[in-house]
Amino acid sequence: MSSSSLEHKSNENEGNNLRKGQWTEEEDAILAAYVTQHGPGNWNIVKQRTGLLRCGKSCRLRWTNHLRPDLRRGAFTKEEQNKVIELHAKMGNKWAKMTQDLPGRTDNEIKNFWNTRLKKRKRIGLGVYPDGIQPVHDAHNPETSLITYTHRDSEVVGTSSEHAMLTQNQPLLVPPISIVRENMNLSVKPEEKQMYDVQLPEACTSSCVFNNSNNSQNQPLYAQPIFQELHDL
DNA sequence: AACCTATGCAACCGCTCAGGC
DNA sequence: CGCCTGAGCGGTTGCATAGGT
Repeated sequence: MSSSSLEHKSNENEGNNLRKGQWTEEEDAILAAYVTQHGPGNWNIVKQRTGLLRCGKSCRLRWTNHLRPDLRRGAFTKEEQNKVIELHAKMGNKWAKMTQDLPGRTDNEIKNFWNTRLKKRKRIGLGVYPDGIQPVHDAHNPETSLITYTHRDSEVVGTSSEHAMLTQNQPLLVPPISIVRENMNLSVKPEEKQMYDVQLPEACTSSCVFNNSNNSQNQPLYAQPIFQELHDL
């Protein structure tokens, strides 16, 4: 696209005289020079200091997603793709958090990759995750099912959000969480459905196996997710 | 060649949160 | 405390382009 058409596309915001739309090379150069000299932050004064007709938000986004020198460009590698899937299963749509494990990638990139992947899989009738992975994540994410807990004495102790990756018919793995006790509704077979008291050690590490207190052999419980909306509890 | 559609990506918008006063 | 402001996050939108007809 020519710069003149870019000019045309990017609207002048009449009210506060701010530009919107695609950034030009000149704008990029001004912003990059400013941040190189002063460091990132104080985005709202960038406009005053540089004369850029862009709001602070826009400057921050442009720097974060395009101008930062440590950015990795190009398509996601297979390893990166697998990592995103793994991270999403663990934490849901926490794009910014995922960037900590995907150096050089931005939250926007990860989000776009995920949404594109999701669309593709839906189109061909596949689920969100590869076989064998059942996520535990956020109650507010309608795309996913929840592992939910039932609560004794109507006391809600906590939710499973961000806390566990559950693989069907595998021992339940629990990352560090602060919940001390929950009653957990596990279904092994429907007729055996019962309440289990779950005791978590104070400093629970990432491979804590729940034990059924009624289980004399002290074998790990094998859990299946109970699909139920949290707000229904 | 012209048009249409699908796709990917960049940017914006609205909301939340944290820090300062 | 409550308010204000700036920064950050996640969802959504809109544009450019590739591919198909």
